[in-house]
Amino acid sequence: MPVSSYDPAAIEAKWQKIWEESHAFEASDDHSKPKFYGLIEFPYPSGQGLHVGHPRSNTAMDIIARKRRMEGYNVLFPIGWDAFGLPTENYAIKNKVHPADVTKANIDHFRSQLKMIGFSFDYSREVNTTDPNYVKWTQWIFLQLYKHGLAYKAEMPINWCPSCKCGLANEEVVGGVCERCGTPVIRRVKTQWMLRITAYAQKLLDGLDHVDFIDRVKVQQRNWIGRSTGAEIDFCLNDSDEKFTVYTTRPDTLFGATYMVLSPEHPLIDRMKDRITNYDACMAYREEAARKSDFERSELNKEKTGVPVEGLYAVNPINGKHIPIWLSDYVLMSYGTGAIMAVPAHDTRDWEFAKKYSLPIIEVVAGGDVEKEAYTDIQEGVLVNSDFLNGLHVAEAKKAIIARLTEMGVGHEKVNYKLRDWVFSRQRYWGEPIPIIHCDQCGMVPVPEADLPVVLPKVSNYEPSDSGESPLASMDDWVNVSCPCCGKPARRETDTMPQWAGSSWYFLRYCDPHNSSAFAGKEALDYWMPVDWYNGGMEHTTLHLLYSRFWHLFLHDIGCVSAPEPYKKRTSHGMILGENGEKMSKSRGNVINPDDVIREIGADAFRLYEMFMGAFDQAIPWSTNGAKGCRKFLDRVWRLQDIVTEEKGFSSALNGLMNETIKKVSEDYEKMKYNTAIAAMMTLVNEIYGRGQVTRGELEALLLILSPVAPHICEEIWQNLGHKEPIHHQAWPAWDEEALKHQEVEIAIQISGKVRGRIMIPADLTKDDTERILALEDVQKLINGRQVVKVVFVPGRLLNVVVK
RNA sequence: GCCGGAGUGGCGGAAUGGCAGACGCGGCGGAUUCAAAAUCCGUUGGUAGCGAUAUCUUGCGGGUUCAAGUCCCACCUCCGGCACCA
Repeated sequence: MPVSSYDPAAIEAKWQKIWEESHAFEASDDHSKPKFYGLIEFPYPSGQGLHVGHPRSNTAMDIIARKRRMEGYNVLFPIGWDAFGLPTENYAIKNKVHPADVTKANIDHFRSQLKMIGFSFDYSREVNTTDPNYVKWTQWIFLQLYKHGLAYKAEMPINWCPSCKCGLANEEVVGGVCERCGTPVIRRVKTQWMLRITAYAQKLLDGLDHVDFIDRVKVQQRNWIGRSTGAEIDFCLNDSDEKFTVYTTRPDTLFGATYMVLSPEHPLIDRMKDRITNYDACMAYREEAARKSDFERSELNKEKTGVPVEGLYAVNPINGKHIPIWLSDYVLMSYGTGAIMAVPAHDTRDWEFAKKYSLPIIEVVAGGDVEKEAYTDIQEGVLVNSDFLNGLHVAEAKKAIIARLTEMGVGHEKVNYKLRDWVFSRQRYWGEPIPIIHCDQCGMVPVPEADLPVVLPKVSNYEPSDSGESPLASMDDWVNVSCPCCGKPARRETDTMPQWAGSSWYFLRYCDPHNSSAFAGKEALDYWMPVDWYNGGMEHTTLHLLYSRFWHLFLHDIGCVSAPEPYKKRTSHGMILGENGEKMSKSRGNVINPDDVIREIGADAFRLYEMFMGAFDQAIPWSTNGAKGCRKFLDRVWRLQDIVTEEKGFSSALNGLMNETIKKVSEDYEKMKYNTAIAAMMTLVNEIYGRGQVTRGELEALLLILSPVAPHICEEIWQNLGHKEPIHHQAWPAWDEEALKHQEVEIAIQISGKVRGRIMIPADLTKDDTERILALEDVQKLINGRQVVKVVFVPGRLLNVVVK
């Protein structure tokens, strides 16, 4: 009698309830078993609910987590909420509710949506970054950073978003506009909390050599850190004891320096005010530059501008030549020393500037035509017009000049990084308060550990002010405290931390989420860390991923965690685009809602489609028909119950394909080639229908390898087959290498490289048997009497006969 | 401009230098049905041919090789990141 039709809604609800009640996927505290820690980026619980992008990453890791459990690992696959953030705060302002209430409602919604997709998360270890028990440890880590001199307050120009009324980190400014709202970012001088991530630039770079991250991620982080090796060289001013330092990556071209450029803000201008005969013009240029936003200043194809500094010359330390000095905003105060030596013959920017202002161009590396363009090749060039460097290659010349400058005491080798310190304060309400107290007498005093967490006060108005002060600043009751040091009246810091704070260490908390005496216990950390496999979005490469590596490296240095790097392996998923191939967004009207998809085809088919739709690491447009096709496949799997026999093992006819499929699926999952793994299972099912029946053993093996992708239906059929134990308690199936060997194989016969026929031959023939195959009647027929020039036999593949 | 990634049927995509187009979607034809949906069977890169078959085909142009989607050189387009970083 045929089984009833496949009803995903009923099956899925049933198994989700069973899993929940049996605590099926909670990590065990038994630390004697081998562990596997799989991680996905914990979601920001937005009001919009789950996006179809979330399940792509989640399902991919869920498959790995489920497979690992079947392989006998103690698996930690946790979930939590990155719940601080502006959208929640803005929603709260607009609707006059407390952000904490909005957050709770959103989390509840997210959790129920995730449960409907059947992810095997360990919900008993949920973390929530806004929970005071969590905030306490975020603040604690901040204080460790502060105590080690890695958190400091500085007055500096920052990126200010006039719409969010908030300062932004460099990493949050994209193309000159606010990453979040798209408003052009302006520069504003403010006192800000900073984290000295630059102190870890080299460690962040070195650590990449020891982790298994996809290359794209490593390359992007390396570029962002931007290490360069060069030299700092001191230039004196004529008739003065004053000097200034430049940074250059091409010290070898020192003889070709024909002018100097200072950044408009360079302090030398102020110091030399009396000697500069056009001081007013210099000041005017400085003001003009300051008015420009970062965006204008870096706009594409911008014509370079500048003014000469009159009355002063720099003296080239290597040959005593006097060199004119210019101001130009193509030199940035924030990188290197804010001053450069310009070598127009061998630097494109200097060349453009020299041409515009008719400055001399001296060739010092032969190989190009410096009248036409700057010659920047560092491989081929040989030094000329450079005294003792003449005849040396660039690399040799660099060494020689640095040695000479060092000897003379006017220069030395120097490494620079593009990475900047991390602007760590935000002038908003819904974030972790920075646990510092300002005392007139004692200065900045950390909140004592016993007083953590510093919790957010209840306020009636979360609205930030245009003055750039946090809403907390107007909360007198909260702000005014007594100094923990001297007891005199003092004031709390009113800035809060950025959203990146909580997400910089959440993976540590998962190891021991209920610990009240430490952010996590040593034993739990030693057992679970590092994260074995972390999948997430490319957009976090230079933000969350870099920040959290920094925090972890620091915690390692102060002895809080054992492993230096937090993540052993990092992979990344592609974006899901709308059906029209454009980015999904409300305004484009092409958003696919996961709830609707599940209602129509079920969670298993939804998961299956998300994994089948294309290469995992590439952007893919959604296809409603494609999703339906996946449902059709599950219908076919379901109906296999109608044609199943009682035979236990594999039938001889299907033995080879069964083993091949188990092998392919097992290996493809590990490589995240989910689409081809699923294709292989579809092929198997097609083959089974072609034969009209399936043995119990074959069906069971299919269910085992399909269950990580489509767990509910596999549990159900597994139970229908009479099993008492759930499928997720079964061992992952092995394959039999012997069964993969065929008796006979079909090979292609090529005549001069073109396929002209196919024949079956014994599979074990080797190159030594070439003559035998050549002699076969079918082959001779194709050769048709022509002269054989060459024969290539590739066992198992083809025979290529080259004829005249 | 620099650094990554990618260009393959109508579409999403397969393919350790070894039979291009697996698998799915869509299309076409048929079965079932009063009819439709669902399901099942067949077929499906282009061109020529009733056909066996021939021929062309992996962004463009060269090259290496018995053999190139895959390797090398040069170029074009798209996506992502960085961008006056000295």
